[in-house]
Amino acid sequence: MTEPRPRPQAGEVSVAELTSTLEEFTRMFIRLPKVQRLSFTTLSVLHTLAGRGPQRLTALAAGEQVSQPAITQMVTKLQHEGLVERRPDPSDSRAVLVHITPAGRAIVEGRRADRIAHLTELTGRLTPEEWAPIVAALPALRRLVELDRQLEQEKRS
Amino acid sequence: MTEPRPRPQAGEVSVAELTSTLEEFTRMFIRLPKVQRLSFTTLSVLHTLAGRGPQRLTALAAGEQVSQPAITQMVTKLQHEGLVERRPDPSDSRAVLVHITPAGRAIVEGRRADRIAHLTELTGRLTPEEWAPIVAALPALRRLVELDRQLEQEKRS
DNA sequence: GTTCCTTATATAAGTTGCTTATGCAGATGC
DNA sequence: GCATCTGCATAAGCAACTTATATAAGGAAC
Repeated sequence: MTEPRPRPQAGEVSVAELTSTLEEFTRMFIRLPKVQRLSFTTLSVLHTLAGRGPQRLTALAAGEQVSQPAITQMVTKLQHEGLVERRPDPSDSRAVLVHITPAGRAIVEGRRADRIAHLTELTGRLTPEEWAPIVAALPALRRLVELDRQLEQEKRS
Repeated sequence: MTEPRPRPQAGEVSVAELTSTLEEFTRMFIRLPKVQRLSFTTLSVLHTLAGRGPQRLTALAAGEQVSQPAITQMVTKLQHEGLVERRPDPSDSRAVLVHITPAGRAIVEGRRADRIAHLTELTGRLTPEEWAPIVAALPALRRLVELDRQLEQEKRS
């Protein structure tokens, strides 16, 4: 508690408020009608592949916090459904690069469309005075996500 | 990085950006070391009970988007672990009200503490110019969560 | 290049958490 | 008072995870 902090105490309170607000928000945001019998983790993998390009199985396992065999099994299933492809990694012949297919990308984009529709309905009920600060916070929120990835990189080394 | 001039329909673009930003944010936010063999849905139920008070099994099932037997089984397990209690509903003797115990609440608060620690580390790396807009957006974000609950109420009737 | 350790993936077997189907008891409507 | 609905429990099956282990390629050391 007496550890030196780069921020005065008021910031601490705000972080706590940010946390609980985001806990609520996250729960609302995740809750979506189940799509095509795909599990939560599966959808997250598709999202990762769509957003960050082809990945190794081990990278996916680490990112999703599940075991490597779980990813192997999931990718096998997704492959049979035509949502991803396994391709050899030219730089390492033990490894596999999982690529998303157009059909897989369509699922990710469909879900995003659902969320956009949902948020459009909600934000449409905000006054301009409420809406403006959310838009203003977007770059900083993206920066937080970026910092999180950096932090994880640092911890891995 | 060059933003177009603010136009009347600029909100549409912002909602899409908000959606993708929150998709990323959500994935970062959820990823937490596994606590005490409790599943994602289980933790969500504990969070609901801690935040909104005692609930019926059917209400929990609806809120978590899982089947009623799934909640019955989960609550039975949580009861044996001392994290929740089943009490009769005085207004309906078929029904059960699930109450969270102090031990259950401790788990929810522990996870919040972990998230606060994580976000404290991240936000500590932000400049004050980046941090301020996030704090400024908090009331509006809470308002969005509130609107979501209203909307769900309306749809239920 | 041979040996040894590490890394990337696959397979096997078991466990857990969900599902649908069904039953029962109390509430509700006429 | 009877029929129907609602809230919960139980049973059986399935899907998605787990740990343990196997296989094969990469990399370092000598």
